[in-house]
Amino acid sequence: MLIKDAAIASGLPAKTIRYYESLGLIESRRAGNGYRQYGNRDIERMQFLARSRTLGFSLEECRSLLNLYDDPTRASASVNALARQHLKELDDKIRELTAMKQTLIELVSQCPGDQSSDCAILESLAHGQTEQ
Amino acid sequence: MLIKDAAIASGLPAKTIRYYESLGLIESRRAGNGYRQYGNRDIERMQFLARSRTLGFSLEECRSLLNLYDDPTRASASVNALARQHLKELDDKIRELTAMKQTLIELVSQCPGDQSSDCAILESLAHGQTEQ
DNA sequence: CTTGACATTCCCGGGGCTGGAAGGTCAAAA
DNA sequence: TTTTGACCTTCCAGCCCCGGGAATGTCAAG
Repeated sequence: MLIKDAAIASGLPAKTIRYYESLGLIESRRAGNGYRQYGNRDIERMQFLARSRTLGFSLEECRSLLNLYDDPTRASASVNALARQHLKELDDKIRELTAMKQTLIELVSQCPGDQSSDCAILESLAHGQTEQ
Repeated sequence: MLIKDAAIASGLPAKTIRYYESLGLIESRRAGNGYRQYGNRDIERMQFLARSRTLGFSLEECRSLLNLYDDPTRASASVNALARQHLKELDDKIRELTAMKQTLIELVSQCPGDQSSDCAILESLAHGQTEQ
């Protein structure tokens, strides 16, 4: 299976597959002409990466997850800890974005949004109380 | 006022101030020795940028906001539209992260997190149903 | 024999900084 | 007076995660 079909099968763009290989997340054997060739195990690995990325794990976290996946002596506690850590980061990010959103909702509600130049949004950006 | 004090006064790191200047978001006059010098208006501009960034606006959006701020003939509708657009992007991002979080919470709850190697998280990453 | 669809490598950019190197300037201390 | 140390300057490079595009090679079909 060549890289384009592997891309289709895995959901990862061909460019991304090559990039992951350059990082050592994926291996490939080469045909006589130098073309990368992939089998079912490779596709599964790519899908693993694709799904991990969908959950927001960084590539380094994906590397750890793959290592754990490959290790039959792993303790699920290790995976659990990694996932909880990521969950915490997601939560922090969500909280940050939600704070932005709340502030912005308030400002938008105070801005007439018409042809006048008076604008609570610009006022607030210019003179304060954005923190909250 | 030299750049370090401007950084302290505005909350933007000195590096960031120079970077913003290279993007044309900030101007500076120079003293005889080539040092950047800032006045109150400059500091206010930096604070405007700092607060806009705190609300998650991109630097290009910040540029637009500054342009609107500088333009006495602006319509608050323009600012309002920009803010609503950003609000929508924030909302999309929050939704995406929340979906990740929900999936991950479920997976974590199914993973024993002990010394055993069985792990629902790795199972799911390896064999599917990560999407939702 | 040429076309067209693949494949390869390499280098660049983006967003928003941040760090570091190599050098200039200036006030205060030794 | 010299030297230290804290500033300042510019420029280059890297982070994360790719995506675009150039230049070139390979192969099956028309």
